[in-house]
Amino acid sequence: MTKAVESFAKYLEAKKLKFTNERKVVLQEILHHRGHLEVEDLLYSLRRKKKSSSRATVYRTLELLVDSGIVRKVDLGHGHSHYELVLGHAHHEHMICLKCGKVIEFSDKGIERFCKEQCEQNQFRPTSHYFQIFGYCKDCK
Amino acid sequence: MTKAVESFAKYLEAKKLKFTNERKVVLQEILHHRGHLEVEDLLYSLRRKKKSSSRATVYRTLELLVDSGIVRKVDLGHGHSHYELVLGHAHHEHMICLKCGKVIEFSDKGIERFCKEQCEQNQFRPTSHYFQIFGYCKDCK
DNA sequence: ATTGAGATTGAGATTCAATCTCAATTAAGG
DNA sequence: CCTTAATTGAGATTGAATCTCAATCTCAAT
Repeated sequence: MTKAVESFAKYLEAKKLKFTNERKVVLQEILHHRGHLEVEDLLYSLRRKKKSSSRATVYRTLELLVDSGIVRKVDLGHGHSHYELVLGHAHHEHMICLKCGKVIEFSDKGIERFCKEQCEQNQFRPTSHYFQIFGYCKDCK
Repeated sequence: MTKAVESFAKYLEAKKLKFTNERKVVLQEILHHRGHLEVEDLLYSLRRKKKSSSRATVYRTLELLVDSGIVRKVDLGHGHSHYELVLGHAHHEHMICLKCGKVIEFSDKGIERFCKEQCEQNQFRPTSHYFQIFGYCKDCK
């Protein structure tokens, strides 16, 4: 939590960018709001708390947060991006229910290992990876 | 090749839809054009061959082809979709070079197995899955 | 405190992929 | 030939995301 703030401050400093109030507020909102969230959620929450930033600023801040490795942009198959906190959370993959939209997080040492192996085999230097499984959850199948 | 055509014909028949010339031509183009392709490519190729269909028809046909399991829609991180033939091709995952855009296909029994395991553990019935690794290929790293 | 260079912001315009609308056309069975 | 339902295409529309640019803010150096 505070770690993310520190990390972001450091990142911005290194890039000679400013830790403005708008940026602080967007990060705070992501920290409080556990789980995946989309830009509309963020805008709505901020507006409700009278701390609103413009859409452009939210997008710009998210880009910085992704760039700094604090936040991850994920595709949950909705035609627009979702964002989730990385810092302090174990890496995981997503299962998405096509009916109710539920997102199940899972992680697997094996997958990580095979990913690494495949990259070595292809002399590929990975920077990120995404594994999504679409289908039906136990309540919907 | 012919198998895809037959398969599509069967699918359309089952849905009481027509195997029109436009649909035939779009499928043919995908069959000839090996690898991943995007809608713009398709439209351009068809136009060059004087067999052009409208953008709407191409999108509609692609939806049918995906639905019938002949073609797969994949995200290669370009902000728009790519399509690739499934029928007659082994399932594979993608590594995408962030610099030169090269796409490396790979497949791994281990990944498939872990995927299955995870689904069972979560009582999840999968319909499709996607594994993308972004990074830098051997020429670009 | 003041200044100035450069970063930041927000409102609205713009882009671009993808989808939708709807009138005109076409296919296929009776 | 007629009817019904599917299909098509041109252009409008949507919606996420990005861009523009004038106004504002920050902060270090005076």
